[in-house]
Formats: sequence, C-alpha cells, structure tokens
Amino acid sequence: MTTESTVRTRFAPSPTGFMHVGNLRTALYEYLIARSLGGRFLLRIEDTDRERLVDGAVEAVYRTLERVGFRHDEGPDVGGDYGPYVQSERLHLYRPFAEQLVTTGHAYRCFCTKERLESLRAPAAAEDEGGAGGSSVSGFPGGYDRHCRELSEAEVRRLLDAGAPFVIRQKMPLAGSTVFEDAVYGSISVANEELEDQVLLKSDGFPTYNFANVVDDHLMAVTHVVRGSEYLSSTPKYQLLYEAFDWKPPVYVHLPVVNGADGKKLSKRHGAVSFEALVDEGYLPEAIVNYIALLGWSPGGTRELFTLDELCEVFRIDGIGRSPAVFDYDRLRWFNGEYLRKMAPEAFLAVAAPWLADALPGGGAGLDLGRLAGALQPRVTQMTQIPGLVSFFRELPEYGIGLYSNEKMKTDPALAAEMLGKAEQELAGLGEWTHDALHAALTGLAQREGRKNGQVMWPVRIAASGTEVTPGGAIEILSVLGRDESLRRIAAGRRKLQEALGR
RNA sequence: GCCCCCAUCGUCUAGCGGCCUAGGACACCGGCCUUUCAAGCCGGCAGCACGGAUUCGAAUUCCGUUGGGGGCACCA
Repeated sequence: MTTESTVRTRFAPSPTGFMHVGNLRTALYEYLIARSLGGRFLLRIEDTDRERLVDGAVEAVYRTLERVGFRHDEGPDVGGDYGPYVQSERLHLYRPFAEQLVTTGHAYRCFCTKERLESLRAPAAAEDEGGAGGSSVSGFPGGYDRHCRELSEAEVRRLLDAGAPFVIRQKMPLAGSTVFEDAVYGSISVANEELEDQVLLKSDGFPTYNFANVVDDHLMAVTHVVRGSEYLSSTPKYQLLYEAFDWKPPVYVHLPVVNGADGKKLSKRHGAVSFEALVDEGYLPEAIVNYIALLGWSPGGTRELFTLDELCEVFRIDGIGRSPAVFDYDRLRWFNGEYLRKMAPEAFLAVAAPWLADALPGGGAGLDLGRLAGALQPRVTQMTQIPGLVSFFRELPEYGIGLYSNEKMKTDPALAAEMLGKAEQELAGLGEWTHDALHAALTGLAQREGRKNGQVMWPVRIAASGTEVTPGGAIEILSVLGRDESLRRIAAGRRKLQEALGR
C-alpha cells in the first residue's frame, strides 16, 4: 500500500525497440531504490510517439523484467491504484492541465506554423555551416522567437474562432535562474534565459514527453525520478512546471551514461546491447544484472558479487557515480564465468544443452553429456565458446604430427607412436568403459612403462581429439567419446605416426 | 556556437584533508598446481589530466586550462 511517505519509482520505457542495457540499468536502479527504501516500483509505458512504435517492444519489456526479476508492483499488466499505466490511455488527462497553465499565465497558445518555425532555424543553420549545427544561434533558446507569447486576447480569440491549429507552450521566465537539487549531481542552476518556451501540448492534442512525464509522475505519486543524465539539461523546465502547478517536485536521480569502448554512446556497433541479444550470446541474466549494477554504482567496499536480493539490501543512492562508464565486455564475461561456475552441475547442463546439441554428433545423443558439461563448466565464460570447444567430438580434425611433440610433457612422435600402440591394446581389453576404469588403465600403463602420466595422456588426448587444447583431459574425452570411436581414433593416430616415421 | 555535466591504473571503481610509499576487480604478464587448457592459489605491470590557490598537510577544497560526455524538436 501507498502512504504519504512511501517511496515510489517508475520505469517508463517507450516501446520503440528492444531493451537496451542502458535502459535496463535505469530500471535496475529504480527497482533497487524502491526496494531498498521499502517503496514501490511501477511500470509505465510511454507510447505517445505513434510513429516510432515497434511491434513486440512492449512484450520485450515484460519478458525482460520478468527474466531479470524486477517485479513491478503496479503496471499495465498487474494494475494498481494510479492507472491507467499506458500513456496512450491517459491522453484525456493532459489538456486540462495545460489549459490550467494558460489560465495562470504559465503557458500560452502558439499558432505558429511548422514552416515559420523552420524558417526561423534555417538562416541560423546556414550561418554556421560546418559547425555544430546549433539552433540557438538565432538568438532564442531552442530557436523559437516567442512570437505568440504576447498575443492579445482579441487576437487569440480571432485565431481560435478561425479554427487555426495551435500548440500550448510553456512560458519561461525571462530573467533569473532556476535551481534544482539532484541526488547524485548536487545543486544545478540554469539561467532562465537559456530555457526554451517548450511545447507542452502538440497541435494534435497529444502531450509532449516533457509534459506528460511531469503530469504522470505527479499523478502517480512518483517520489524519485530516475533517468539518464541526458535529461539533466531539460530538468529545469520540469522543475518550473512543478512550481507552476505548485506541486512538490520529486527527488531527481540522474544516472551517468553508459558508453562503448570508444567513449561514444553504446550502440550496436560495440556489440550486443539489448538484454535479449546479450542472453542470446550466452550471458546469464543474473550476471548481466550484477555487472550492470556496478556500472556507475559502487557499494563502497571491495565485494562485487551480489544477487538481486543482496543488491536490494546494500543499495544506496549516494553510491551512484557521476562520470560516464564504459561497458566492458571482458568484465561482463568474467562475471558470467563466476555465475557459471557457481551453478549446480545440472543447472549448468540445462543452459549448456542447446549449445551442445548444435555442436555434437547426433545432437549429442548417446554421449555422456553430464561428463562433458562437467568438463566445460569451469572452462567456459560465455556459452558461445562451447561449439568451438567441442567440435572435435563431431569430427576428428585434420592435424599434423607436430601436435604430438610437447616439451613439458616430454613427448615426441616416436614416443607417441609407441604409447598409442600400447594404449590401444590396453584399452581394447578394458572391461567397462568408465572414467575410473580408463583412469586406472592409463595410469597403470604409464607406471609399468616407467613413464610420466603425461607421456601417455598427451598422445592419447591428441589422438582422440586432434586438438591441442581441449575441455578436459584424455580420460574425460575418452569417456565421452565412447569405446568404439575412441579406439578408432587412437588407432588412426598410431597409423598416422607410423607412416610419418617411415615404419 | 550556446548551456549543463564529468575528470583516480587500458576498463569498472574505493577514496569524501593526515590511516595513501593511492586499495580492490577485469584485462595483461609471470609462478605454483596439473594428463592439455581452464579453474584455483601466489606474484607482477599500470593511475590521482595540467596549472595556480587555500592549508602545517591535498587524489580529496576553490579557481582556471585542457580533454571528454550530454542537451539545444509539435522525439522520447
């Protein structure tokens, strides 16, 4: 339930695409602020931009929140006392508020046409060709010259009667400055003359984001407005809106942006950036959340592995940093490895299964997948690595006898040929093809021959895999490969060596 | 161009005037372990952007410079 003092945060995505990790992080912090303060977390869909709507985007939001465990207390799907939670269903709410501001002198009707607005900007753009393409060059913030700001009542009446289309613009103070307090950036002050008379209500009657946002946040009793720092520069306008309505402003929590490795805004060219794309690339939701929590926020100590519940307990707003952070895939991968290794073997097998099925002969049927997963689990940091690691099971790759030489193991082709021959005989008579039996047979062979384990194991592993580096050692590979295929490969290795050695 | 913000190892960060010869983590490089490689353990490399000021004392405060990011729509 909600009382006067209940903290309320909201995640307000616009369904224009898939869930970007930057948005996911914003949602996470909103969730954590609510949970850590005993508050409520709500979901609001901001779909007022009909042109940019993307099919399936709302579903992606639900799916992602679900997958990641940010449970919202209120929202379009779960209801709540402050609905509707979809902006397009709230359209009737905004106009009265805009009209109220016109009445109180905080806003005015503007009848300027799009053409006039463009002509205001065009000459300015030409002036600084090759430049930043700024629009305040015209001498007015935002490029609008406040043409309709002081229209007489009679003139307004005339235009209205003539049915001229109009927008409602916010009337910014011309002097002084506006100050607001941000929970992470501190006190920020902007000269009012820098503020544009922004549009509140479009000529089609729809509110702009800037307006709907403030109205909705107030109506929904949102106490902490959390968003990316790209909104920092428009916050003074929101602040003025709150003041004009005489509403209590929320606590502003602006988050540092997330950049790519080149310091530019994180985008597809940096790699996977949507939550689902990351999952498809073999990152676990828990790892993504843990990693992202620490991108721009710090618990203060040196601990860095936290479950979502643990984050809820230790999260504090003042741990949020101010400088932009770079999304580092290497670090994400490390977190992923940590979570992968911590999983119960069966759980790991479950997430690895689809990757294995794709890469193994017959989809892995008949193979000891549990054993294979066991070998993979401590070695994998990203599921995409699996196919490459196990491809030799499907087919023995072409390999040169150089692989049989290893300085550290003290092996060379001649020794390998000998050991392979003996291993072949030893294993052919093996009663049961189990991990323990294989281990006993091979180490026993090494002992009898007066060799180091590696001098037997290395050649056998190479023959069985044709691969220099494999997940697991000779015994794991043999046991997964099975008797027939193992013996076939060992024999093939032996013959390959004998041919090469001229014997 | 104008406005706002930011600035500790390559990256994520701790630090909130003395505990800092700046701590942790990723990555990287060594070593140990070992039937390969990983994992694990041990060790190493590497940073307070610059210049002033305040102070007995500055990574920590102030000013400036430089660099970076963001904003400047009838988009959100």
